[in-house]
Amino acid sequence: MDPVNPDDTERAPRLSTRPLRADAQRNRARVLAAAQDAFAADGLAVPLDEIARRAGVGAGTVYRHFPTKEALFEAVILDRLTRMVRYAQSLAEADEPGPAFFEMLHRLVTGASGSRDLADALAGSDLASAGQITAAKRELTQAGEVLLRRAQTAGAARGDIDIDDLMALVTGATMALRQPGEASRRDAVYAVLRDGLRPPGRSG
Amino acid sequence: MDPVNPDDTERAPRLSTRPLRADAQRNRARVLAAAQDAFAADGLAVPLDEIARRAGVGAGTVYRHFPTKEALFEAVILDRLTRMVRYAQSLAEADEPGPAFFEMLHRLVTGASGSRDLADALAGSDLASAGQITAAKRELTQAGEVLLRRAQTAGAARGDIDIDDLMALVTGATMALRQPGEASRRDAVYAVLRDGLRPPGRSG
Amino acid sequence: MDPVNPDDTERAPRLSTRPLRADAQRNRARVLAAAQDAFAADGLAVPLDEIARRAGVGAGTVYRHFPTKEALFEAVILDRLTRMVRYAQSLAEADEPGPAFFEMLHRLVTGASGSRDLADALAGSDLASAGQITAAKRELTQAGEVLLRRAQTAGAARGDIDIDDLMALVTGATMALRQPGEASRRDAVYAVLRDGLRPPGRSG
Amino acid sequence: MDPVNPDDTERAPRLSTRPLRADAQRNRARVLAAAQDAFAADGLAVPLDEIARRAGVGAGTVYRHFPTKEALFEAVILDRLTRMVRYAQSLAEADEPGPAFFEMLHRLVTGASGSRDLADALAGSDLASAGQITAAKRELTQAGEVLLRRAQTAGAARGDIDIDDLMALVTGATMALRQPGEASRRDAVYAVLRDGLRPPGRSG
DNA sequence: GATGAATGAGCATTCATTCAT
DNA sequence: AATGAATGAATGCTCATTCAT
Repeated sequence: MDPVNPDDTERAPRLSTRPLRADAQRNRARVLAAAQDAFAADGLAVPLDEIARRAGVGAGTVYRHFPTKEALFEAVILDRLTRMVRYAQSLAEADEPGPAFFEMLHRLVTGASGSRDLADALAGSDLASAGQITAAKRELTQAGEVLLRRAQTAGAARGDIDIDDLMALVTGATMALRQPGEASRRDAVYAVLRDGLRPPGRSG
Repeated sequence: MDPVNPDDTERAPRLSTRPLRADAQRNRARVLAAAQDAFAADGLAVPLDEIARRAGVGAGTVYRHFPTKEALFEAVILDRLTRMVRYAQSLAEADEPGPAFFEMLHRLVTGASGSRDLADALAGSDLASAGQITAAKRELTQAGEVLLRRAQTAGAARGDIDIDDLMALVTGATMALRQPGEASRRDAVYAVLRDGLRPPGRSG
Repeated sequence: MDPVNPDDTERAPRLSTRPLRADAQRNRARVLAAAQDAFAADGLAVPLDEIARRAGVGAGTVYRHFPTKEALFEAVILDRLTRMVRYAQSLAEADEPGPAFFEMLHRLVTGASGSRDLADALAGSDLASAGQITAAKRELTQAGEVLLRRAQTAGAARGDIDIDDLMALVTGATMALRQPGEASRRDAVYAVLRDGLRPPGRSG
Repeated sequence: MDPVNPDDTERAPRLSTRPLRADAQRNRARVLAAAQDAFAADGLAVPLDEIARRAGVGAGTVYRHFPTKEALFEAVILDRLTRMVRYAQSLAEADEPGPAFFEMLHRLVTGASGSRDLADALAGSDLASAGQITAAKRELTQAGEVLLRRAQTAGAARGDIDIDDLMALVTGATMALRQPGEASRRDAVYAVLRDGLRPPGRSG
């Protein structure tokens, strides 16, 4: 499974509620998938009717599953962030802190590129700052912090930056690469970040 | 004068036209200033009425000075880009290519941060791609290319990236730093980019 | 059925699409009816909100059924023109060319009077020249031409005018009679046109 | 002098007011001339700023001479109608009532063609129904009535129409010919009206 | 539950009219 | 008196959200 780009759809939690009927479940998944594509391509600007159309459902159905457009956006972003968090957590206990850290960096930079929505979310765009997203970002930050510290302790990453600096850098890279045409620059962008994050005086 | 962030308002050229009346001049400046603030804070999404309100004028007055909202956006961005271009060009013939290059990088990263509008423009946002902006971006790219090449030839910058990679990195940094709270990370972000752009194997 | 002035509402064709829901059908009809009245009274100048208000629906509903104000106007005019064309065509093979021609003339003059919208459309008003209307006007012209020629050949109509002259005359009569008070002059206006269109030297 | 299309500008009455300064007089004339052209070409739809621009004056100057746009329109139409009235009156005592009547008809039809404004005014368009215009139209009607009656009495015009029928016919012809391209149909349109207005049974 | 029609507030833009210069 | 800048109400259109079917 790609840790960042979802191919399968997250099962909705729906705590303390009867499980969705099979067709409702399917519609919810369709809407999420359509929203992922649409938001990734055009950001929040895409009309909700367009998402409904792509999902092959009526607008009302979207609203049955997500109370507002913003909530749908949140769900899409959360899905992505959650994957990232899991992946970061899975690397937290790797044997070699350096490679684990740079592996994570690489995934973030290359996995999020071309996704306007994620870029917006990471950058804290107005509409994307709602509760759960902030929480997920904090989780991601915490997981990343572990990786960063371990790499720093191991001498694999420069010591004069903190996790917030790193998140800013990752956010920037994500935004830089969110334009379709720019996706081809992934490797160069990653290379610069990677080398810039090494401890000073160390060869690449 | 800060080469990037305008504190004074560009005197409108108005080639071969009689100068604006004093009050019109003042209102034009007010509108531009309000637009700069508003666009920087919220990007193109700000309603034009909001800009007019902030400027203390009616909506019609904004349209007297700028034929469309997009034209106003263009004017704001062009002002900034033009400053950047001038600065880049002034560094093109510096004695030491390396410092000149990194000086430019530093200015771009620290000077443009916090401006959502500029970030949008550099990133080629849909609505911000109109004629003159594209031209100004090309100019900036060309001026930056000279600096980059000279630094690469002098062995001061890594050779495996091109100007478009660099612009992507700068754009990303700009966007990452556009949030108010993130402005304090400028130095760390710059440091990583600087070190990442040095030739491999060279000490910081 | 009056061939020109609609009392019943044209059943919307909606080729190869599922029929509209009952309520939507009703609203569409209401909008069309309100638009017919409003356009007939004031021409294209009526605000769309006014039409919506008269129809008892929101402005958005009008746009759901007709993508632009112009499209609504077109629909209204097309409805009328189509009736005219059908009627003209039904007369094209009448046994007696003269009476057929003058029958058509009478219908046009008396049936279209009082309709500012139709007058505008026939006169080629700027905004009313869109695609389908032009096509329908051409159809009407062609159908009228057959009637005119047959009448001319039969010696029932003067030979020194062509179909465009005739359309100009009809258009003029339509516009002249579009004022409420003027509708009573229909008969006199028709009589003058009729006699003026007879071959010279023939008694009335 | 053309009795209908003005080459010189009517001297403004300005009762019981000191005469206008020479430059004001000139500006008033310019505005009227520009308004005549503009209204004739595009009807009331032309923006007032456009008229001011064509006249080479500021918008404020137009308002100094005419309190509203409607008043300016009125002035333009009045100028035309007044000429028509004078011409009709000058024919009222001609030796031969028949030729005098048809001469007037010819002038009206050919002189007003291509003038959207006059067509609108004669047809009683909403904005063109203000006081003085109505009065002038009544004057024109009265003058025309004399000509019509004399012609009818002399057996030169059909007896079964009244002046209001005639005005409707003239209005219609004017509107039919108000489109630029239709002006070439003047002769045919006039011929039909002329022959249609002759007494029945009389040769052309 | 699903549908998609209806709503209505919001936005960019125009233009008649007023007023400071 | 003239100018033209400023005003602000009006208009066509979009779209998030609600609701009848």
